[in-house]
Amino acid sequence: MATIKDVAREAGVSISTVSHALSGKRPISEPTRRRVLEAVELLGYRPSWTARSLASGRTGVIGLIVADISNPFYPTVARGVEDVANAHDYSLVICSTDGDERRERGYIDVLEARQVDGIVYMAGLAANRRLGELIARGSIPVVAADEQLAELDLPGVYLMNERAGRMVADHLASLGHARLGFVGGPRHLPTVAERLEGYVGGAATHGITIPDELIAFADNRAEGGQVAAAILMALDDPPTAVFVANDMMALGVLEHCRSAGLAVPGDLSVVGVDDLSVARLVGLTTIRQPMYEIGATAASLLFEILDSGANPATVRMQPELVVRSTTGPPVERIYGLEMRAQLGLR
Amino acid sequence: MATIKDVAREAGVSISTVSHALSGKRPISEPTRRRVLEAVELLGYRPSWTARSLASGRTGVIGLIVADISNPFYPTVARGVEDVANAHDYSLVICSTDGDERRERGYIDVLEARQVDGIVYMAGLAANRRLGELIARGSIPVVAADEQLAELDLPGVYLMNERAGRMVADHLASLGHARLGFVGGPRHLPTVAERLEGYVGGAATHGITIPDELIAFADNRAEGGQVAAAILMALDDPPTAVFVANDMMALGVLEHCRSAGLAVPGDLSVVGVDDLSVARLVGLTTIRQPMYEIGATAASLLFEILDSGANPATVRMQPELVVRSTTGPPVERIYGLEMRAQLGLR
DNA sequence: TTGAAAGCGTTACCAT
DNA sequence: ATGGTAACGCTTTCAA
Repeated sequence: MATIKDVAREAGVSISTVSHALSGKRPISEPTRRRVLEAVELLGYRPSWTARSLASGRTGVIGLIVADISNPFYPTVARGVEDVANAHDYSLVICSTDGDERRERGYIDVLEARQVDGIVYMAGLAANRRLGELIARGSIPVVAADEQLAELDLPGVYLMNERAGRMVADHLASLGHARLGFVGGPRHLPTVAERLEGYVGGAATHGITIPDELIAFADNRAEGGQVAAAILMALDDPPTAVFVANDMMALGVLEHCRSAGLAVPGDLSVVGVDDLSVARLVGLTTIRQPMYEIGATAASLLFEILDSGANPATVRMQPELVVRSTTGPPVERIYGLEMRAQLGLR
Repeated sequence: MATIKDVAREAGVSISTVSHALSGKRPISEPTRRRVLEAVELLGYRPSWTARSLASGRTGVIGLIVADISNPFYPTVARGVEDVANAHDYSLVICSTDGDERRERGYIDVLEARQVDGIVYMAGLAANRRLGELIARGSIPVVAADEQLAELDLPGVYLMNERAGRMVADHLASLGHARLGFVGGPRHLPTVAERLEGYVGGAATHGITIPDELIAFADNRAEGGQVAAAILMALDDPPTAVFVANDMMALGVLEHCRSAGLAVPGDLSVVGVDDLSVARLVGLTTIRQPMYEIGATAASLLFEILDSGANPATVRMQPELVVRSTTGPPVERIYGLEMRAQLGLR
C-alpha cells in the first residue's frame, strides 16, 4: 500500500504539500497539484483513514444504536442518518441491540473505544446506565431519535406520539366504533405510553372510555401483536377496533385475525403506526411517520453539535393518518352473529 | 481522555509495561500488573483503537456488504457474522447496497480506505468491477455468502439451491400439482437461476414440464412477488402452485392472492425459501436455510484466512422443507368454478 | 507557495 | 520482568 511518503517522493514534493494538495486546506500551485494528483493516480494511493484519525483526532464515524434492525422501520431511519453522514464525509456503523442489555453495553463500549465522533441513539432501553455514564463523560455527543430518554435530556427527534394517538381515536370514533382496544410494546417505552395516552384522551373526547382489559402490552414485534390480539379477541366483549402502536405488531394482529377467521375490518378494525412499505402491501390503515426524515434530522442535529458545539433543540415530527382498508365501520355484533349463523359461518 | 502514558506515570512503570500488562503478550509480575490495573481503573483509561490500529496494522473491523438490509434474511445472517467476529474481538460494519451499484462502489471504497481486515460479500451485483479490482489488489480478503460470484472464484458459503428447487418440485408433485409456476428475483442472480434449475429438473422427474409463461422474474422483494403473481394468475391457464425464490417475494404472492380473493392453498399453493420468522407467522410452506449458520460460517472462513492465510474451501448448506399451510392438493379447476358458483362466491 | 518537524496513542523490537 | 524508542501514516503548526 502506497503511503503519502511515496506520493511525495514520486511527485518530488514534500509530504505536507501532498497532504494539502489533497485536502485543499491551503493554496497549492496548479502545476504542483497536478504532479501530486498524477503521482496519486500512478501509485494507486489511498489515504489511511486510521492514520488520519489519529492525527486529526476525529474518526469520521458515527454510531447508530437501534432496537431491532429486523424491523424495517430502523433500516429506513438508518438510511436517513447515513445519507447525511455521508454528505459530511462520515461513515455510519449500525448496532442492533435486539432489546438485549448486554449487547447494548457491548456496543456502547465498542463505540467509545473506537472513539466514534457521535452517536444517534434509538433503542430506548429502560436501564441504560452505560449510556448515562458515556453522556456524563461528555466526550461523545449523543442525540436521541424515536424513543425519548426521559432521564437523560438529550437533543432528539421524535414523532408527536400523543397527537398520533388522538388522530387514531378520532378516526375510529368517526367510523362509529365505541369499543376501542390498544396493543403496544412494553409500556415503559415513551412511544407506547404517549401513543396510548393520546388515544385514551382522544377517545374520551368522543365520550368513549377504554377499559383496562382492552389494553394489551406485548413484545414489540409481529409475534407480540399476534398474541395480544388473541387475548383481546378472546374476551367476552372484544373490541371492534384496535390501535396498534406500530406496524409490525399490527401485522401480527392481522395475522391473528386471518388464522382465527376474523374479518378485517368487519370483525375488527386495525390501525398501526409507521407506514412501512409492507403496510401499503397489506392495505393497513396506519399513522405515517417520516422515518427517513427522522433519521436525517437526527444526524443533522448531531453534526450541528459536532460542527459548532451548539446545543440544538429537540424536534417533533407531524404524524399523518393514512386510511386504507383495515378500518371501517363496526358491524353490529348481535346482527353479525345472527347473520353469520344464517350464512352457516362460525 | 487518559492515554497509556498517563497510566504508566500513575502506575510508576513504563509505557511498554502497561501495554503488555493489558495485552498479556509477555509475562508481568503480579504486583506490577495490579498497579497497572488500578491506574487504569482510576483514570478510566480506554485504549485508543485508532492508535492501536495504526501501530499494529490491523483495524479489527470486518465489513459486511448485503443487498437489502430491510429484508429480514440479512439481519439474521449478519448476526451470525457478527457473533463470530465479536468472538475474535472484531467489530462488524454492515453496508446495504439496496441493489444500487453506485452505493456499492461507495461502500467498497470506504471499506478499503478504512482498511477493514476482511469483507463478507453477499450482494451479488451483476457488474461489480470494483469488487473485482479490490480482490485483484489482494490486500483485503473477501469471502462470499448466499450469492455465488461466478467470475470471482472466492471461498464462500451457499445454500444447495438446486437441491432446494428439487425438493419443492417433489413436494408439489406429490400433492398432485401438475401446473407449476415459478416466481423469482432477477434471473442473473445465481440463487434464482439455481433454484429454478433444480425446480425445473425436479418437475421433469415427475413428468411435468414448466412452460415459460409460468416463469416470472421480478424485483427481489414483496412488491415484486405481488406483481409477478398478478401476471401469472391472470393467465388463461394459471398455475395451481408456485415456487417463489424467497420468502419476502412469497409474502407478496400471498398478498396478491388475498387482495384478488384467491384461496391459498385452494386456488394456489405457495412455497418460499428462507424460513424467515414471518413465514411461521403466516403459515408459509418454505425451504429453510440456516441463515445464522451461513453468516457464522462465512465469518469463520474469513478468520481462517486472516489467522492462517489458508485458502478455505467453499461450503454448501443443506436446505430443509418446512410444510405449513400454504401448500395443499390442487382443487380441480372446473369443479372449483362450479362449486364456487354454487356457493355464490365469485 | 512550500518544507520541516512535532505530535497523535499505540505496538513491537531491542536492550537491560 | 521491565524500560526505551522507533515505527505506523497522517495532520498541523511553525518557518522560510
